[in-house]
Amino acid sequence: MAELIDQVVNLCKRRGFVFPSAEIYGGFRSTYDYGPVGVLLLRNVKDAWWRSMVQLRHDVVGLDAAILSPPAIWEASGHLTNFTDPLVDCRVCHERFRLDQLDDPELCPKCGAKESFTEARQFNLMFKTHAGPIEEDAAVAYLRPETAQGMFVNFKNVLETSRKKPPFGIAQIGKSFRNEITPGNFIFRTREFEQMEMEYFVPPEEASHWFEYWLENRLAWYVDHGIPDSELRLRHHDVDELSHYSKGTADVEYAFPWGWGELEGVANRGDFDLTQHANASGERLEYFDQASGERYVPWVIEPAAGATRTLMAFLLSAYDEEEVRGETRVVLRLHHRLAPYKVAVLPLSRKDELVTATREVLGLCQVHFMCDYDETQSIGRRYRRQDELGTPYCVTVDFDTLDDRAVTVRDRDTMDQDRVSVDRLVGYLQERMI
RNA sequence: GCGGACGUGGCUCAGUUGGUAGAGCAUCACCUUGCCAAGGUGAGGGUCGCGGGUUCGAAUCCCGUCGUCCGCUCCA
Repeated sequence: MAELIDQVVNLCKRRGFVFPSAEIYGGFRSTYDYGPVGVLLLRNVKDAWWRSMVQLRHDVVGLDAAILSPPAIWEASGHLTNFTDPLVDCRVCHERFRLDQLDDPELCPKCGAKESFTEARQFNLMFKTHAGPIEEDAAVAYLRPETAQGMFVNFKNVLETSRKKPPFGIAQIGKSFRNEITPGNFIFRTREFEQMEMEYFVPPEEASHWFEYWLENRLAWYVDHGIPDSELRLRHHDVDELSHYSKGTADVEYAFPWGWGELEGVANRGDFDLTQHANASGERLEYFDQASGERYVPWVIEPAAGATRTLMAFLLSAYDEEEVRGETRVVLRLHHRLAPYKVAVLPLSRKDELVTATREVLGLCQVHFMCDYDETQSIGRRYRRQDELGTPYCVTVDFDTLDDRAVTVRDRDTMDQDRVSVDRLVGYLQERMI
């Protein structure tokens, strides 16, 4: 298990979770494609987040904003100035530094060399492009580096149409793009990635309360979906590492094989964003409280998670190997809500009458669950294949089924087998996968 | 981007001092098997990341390029 990361990357490729993008052309750095089971897993991660963040709440509504956006948004948000770092490299020790963080711009803090730096180069973290057929300045557009601004820009629209009042939130799942200087660690840091963000608008005096609330709430979410406490921790940012918009930030971190890494950041953004956009656009982005007669700019508590790196954490945490009868069994102990397939429906052998009966059982299950069907090779081998994908239940149709209309349900984790009537099958499975 | 290591069939790897590619596993077909990776027979799949050079001849040497990993920076 020392090479856990290699095992998981290997499994991803071998079983169709994640492929390197553009592989037949030699690959394209920092981009990955999600294969037949990867797309299901990713979708389930996002659905599980949406379920806890929107469906099971009364105070959060959803949004899906555009990825292409005009410079005005990023001027107001501060990203155009703050997402640009002047970087220099030391010619002697080959370390790289941010020029704006150096005490002495001539002296290398690592090796002590004088005037060893290369010319400062600007690294803009935002992807710039042109909207329209002609590349002229008027048509400059940016790919969003975070989904959050979509919520701020739509604050007024949502407030007016949803009849929500603070404290309330706007949630969004979608792709963001950052020209990271150094992507890496498989899908942990990629230039194109998917975020799950929620902006929670609160009365200013309640901000610290809700900050703590969301921190606990988010930590619990990972635990509820199968990541053990021991692999998670909260880390509060020091004042000097805060983002330009933050009054306070804490991260939910996961124990990746290479060290602790952020899964989700919870930030107190204060009234920074709404104020910036109000000033820049001329719109009033405030809330008027009828009861108290007060008008105020809400503060924002933002839980922002990375969907793709969260997927990776779930995979790492779920990966397990077991000795069964002298053979190694790879099993993904994924929470049933995350598992790509909930149920695999299998004929015990490939006899025509069994295959026919199995297809009927498959039809019953497919209406309710994402199912896999597999009739090749031995039943034991097929169980193991499903274990590698994390499928929680296998339903096997055998010769007795033809007489008693009952099937065998095999549990991934216990490997126990239950005999269940076909008529009760869907209910039986639903009870176990709430 | 800089420094270091690396790049052979889906996966893990072999390929001796340069002579034009192999294994195991996986996959597929047929047979067999009947509840935890059984067995048999057969099949598909690699211009050795890509491009160029040296050579009579390169997976093996040189250059470039793309990609991967580690470090610097990043923070979902």
